[in-house]
Amino acid sequence: MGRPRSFDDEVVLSRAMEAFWTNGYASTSPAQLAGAAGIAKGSLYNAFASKRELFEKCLDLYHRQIGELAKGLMEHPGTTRECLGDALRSVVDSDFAGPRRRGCLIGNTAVELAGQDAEIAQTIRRMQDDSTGWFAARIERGQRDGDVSSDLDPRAFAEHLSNTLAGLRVMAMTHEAPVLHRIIDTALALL
Amino acid sequence: MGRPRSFDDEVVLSRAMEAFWTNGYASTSPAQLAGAAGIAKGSLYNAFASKRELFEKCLDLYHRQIGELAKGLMEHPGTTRECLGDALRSVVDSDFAGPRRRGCLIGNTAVELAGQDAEIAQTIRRMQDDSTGWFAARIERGQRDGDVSSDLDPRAFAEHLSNTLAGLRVMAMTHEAPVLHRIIDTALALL
DNA sequence: CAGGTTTTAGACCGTTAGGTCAAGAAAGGT
DNA sequence: ACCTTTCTTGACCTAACGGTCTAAAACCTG
Repeated sequence: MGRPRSFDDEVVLSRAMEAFWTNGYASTSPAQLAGAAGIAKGSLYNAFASKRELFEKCLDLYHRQIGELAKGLMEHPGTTRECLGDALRSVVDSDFAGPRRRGCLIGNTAVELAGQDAEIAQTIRRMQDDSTGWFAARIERGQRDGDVSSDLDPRAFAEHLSNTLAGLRVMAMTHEAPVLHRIIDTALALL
Repeated sequence: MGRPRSFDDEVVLSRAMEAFWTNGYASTSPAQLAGAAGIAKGSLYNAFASKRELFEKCLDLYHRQIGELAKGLMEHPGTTRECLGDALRSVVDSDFAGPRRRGCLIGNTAVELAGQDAEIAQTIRRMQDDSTGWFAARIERGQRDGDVSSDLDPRAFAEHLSNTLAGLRVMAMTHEAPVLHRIIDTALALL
């Protein structure tokens, strides 16, 4: 009962996410968010309690999306090293696809907000741990396949990969693709 | 001639730098900057044309300071691997020294501003290249000392180290020291 | 189709942003 | 001692911030 929503929440969320991603949390105003979503500010605030809550939902959407992506990438054929290399390369290349560098929403948020907001920090940490988990799972599979030395600590190496990825997405703001590809090769050299 | 400055520019710059570092560019207001520096807003604007110009000078101060630091660290005794490991560990540990995580001003600025501002992006890039240069120089020395395999490409490995460092300072926002130390060990394992 | 309920758009609000300005204070030159 | 110059402070300015509210509109139920 009552007037139905004229917009799809997920679409609004997705557009808002893009805005936050390109401009950062502080530098994205409610007016911009509403504009990007194609609805009025009042409607935005009717659907989401605050800028902050909207942002958290955007973060979550981002996380779900990259989760899907990661799942797919980790199942690609090839050796563990090829698979992980392809995955990192495809993420880096996607950074260069758009007209503006914008890195990773999760990493950017870690930098912008984790230091001032313990709740956000915790959320971000969980998301990062998920990434590490996907890497670790792929490495463990590599060890079962006899693809990766069993001397290697999957957890430690996965952390290294997460760290490398976090670095790449900062470096992508100011470097060109060949440099980043070389970094990927070096980071994977000990596999 | 004229009334003399009641404050030392470098001190004001240094305090402003701390404020920008902990809060980010957008989230640090002129009022906060003046407050942190212990002078009135008017005086701040008399000494520096704009928030933007002040920020650029802060960035430069930061860069000069870490340049000094890096120069010292790269001259520490020990093997190349020990030296680089100690250097990375000491940077990471310094992230945990203060009450609030705040990462690296240069990396944070890359994330916050490089995507929207080509001039800042260039500045940041030059600073990052300097870091890579210091790493490369130390690795080359290691090769001359017979400490590091001559098969290793110093430039490529230095880029890998810069990337690892960029990652570490993002990860430091949400992770504890032991994880980061393990990452350092893994990143250096192929030396 | 009336009544109840929710959504819509945009006017509106108090606060703060980044920045300017005017009045006085502190120096050097003559 | 006075004049010029520069600095200092806090009041002041406009625009934008994050958010609220109201009146009209659109749907569902009975």
